[in-house]
Amino acid sequence: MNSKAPTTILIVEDQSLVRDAIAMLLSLEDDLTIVEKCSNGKEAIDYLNDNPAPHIILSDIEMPLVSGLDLAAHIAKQNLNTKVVLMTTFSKPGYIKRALSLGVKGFILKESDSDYLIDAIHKVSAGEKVISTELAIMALDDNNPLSQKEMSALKLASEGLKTQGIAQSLFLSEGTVRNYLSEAISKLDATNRADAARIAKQKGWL
Amino acid sequence: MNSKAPTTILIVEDQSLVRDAIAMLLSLEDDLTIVEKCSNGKEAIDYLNDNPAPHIILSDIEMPLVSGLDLAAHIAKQNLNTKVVLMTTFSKPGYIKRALSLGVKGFILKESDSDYLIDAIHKVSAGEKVISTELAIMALDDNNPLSQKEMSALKLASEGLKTQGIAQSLFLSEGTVRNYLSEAISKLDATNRADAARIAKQKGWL
DNA sequence: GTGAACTGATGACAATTGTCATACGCGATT
DNA sequence: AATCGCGTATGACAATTGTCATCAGTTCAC
Repeated sequence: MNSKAPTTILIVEDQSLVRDAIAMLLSLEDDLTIVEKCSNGKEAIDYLNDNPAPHIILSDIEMPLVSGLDLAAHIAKQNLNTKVVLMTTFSKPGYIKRALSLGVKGFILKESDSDYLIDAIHKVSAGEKVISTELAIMALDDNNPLSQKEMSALKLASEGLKTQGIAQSLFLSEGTVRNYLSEAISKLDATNRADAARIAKQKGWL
Repeated sequence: MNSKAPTTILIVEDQSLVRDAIAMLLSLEDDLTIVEKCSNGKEAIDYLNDNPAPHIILSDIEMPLVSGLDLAAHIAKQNLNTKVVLMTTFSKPGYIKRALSLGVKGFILKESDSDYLIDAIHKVSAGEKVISTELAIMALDDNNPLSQKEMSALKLASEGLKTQGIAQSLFLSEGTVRNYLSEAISKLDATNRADAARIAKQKGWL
């Protein structure tokens, strides 16, 4: 009889169908125990305030209120003894750099299959880091050419603000904002600010 | 001993993690059998060409190559004897009208929980139609005010084309395109074409 | 067959956006 | 002290976009 303590897991994912399904999948492994399911980073943080940290937090990245990256940042800051594994989508390698700097232990593509996920969780639990090869490669030649200001200007533009609104938000002159956006457009080979925003978003840079 | 023939299900979902997890979830029900898993509508169509139609096709909507709506359209056209259940996301009720006109039998929110999904599949299998209440309500006051032309112009604009490119694509004059976009901007209370596209997309109208 | 509704087109104009050359202040470098 | 780089700002200009009034052709209901 094997009496080794199981690995405890907290699942964070906003789509409950997906959340339940993944929880079910993992709970079929007899050395894994799902201790809680949360629908966003905020719920997870609340849970961590009142409960012992699980061995592993398996979290989606894009979620309302508090994203998986925000959650990872919180955990890094609080210095909690738990390993974060993030799930993301093929098209957004830009996240990975931010995640690595936050001490995330695993990075799984939602496009990878369930065996890979289970294997990854076992490895992370054993102390390894796991990053999907495709993601690692993409992250390497993912040289975000945009400056901080260019990104924020672009982000605001993508939310429908026009030059004036962006300038006010960033406490810059309208001319400067147009310079930044012009730079961004040129760097991204875009036709205009909306196009640039679309490209940057698709890479996960916004 | 219960020897009733099980309900056969084809699952179509592009993120394999999610696909596998949902398949696992459903296969735990002893009256449901997963006959195949596909990663997009095209694979599903290919499968249907070579195999008997399953009782139910459970498909995501947003997928590469051939979307869930396209798949539903194909099935309606071919008059196949299979019931389509689509899964979608809370923020995009716009799809539901198109889906209903394609004879889709079920519409499940990815935000609903796994019991609901299983229940819905049983009901659809028994001949009922199932639509999440929230979705039905949203669909009702989801009055897409855009004309066909306005939508296509907006869609092209959202892909980064400028007026000239849009005009060429739609075989219209540049002036007309600008009129359409201007109309769309005004109807959606947007600040410019990019903003209008963003709003329309978020509602599932593009 | 008249008139309303709809689609597509024009032209004119204003506002916004994109581009570029240039400049200013401020640390850091030398 | 001179120089450099960086972030920010300015002004000027061209291109693009947004708005509006108006018009011609079609279709459709009455």
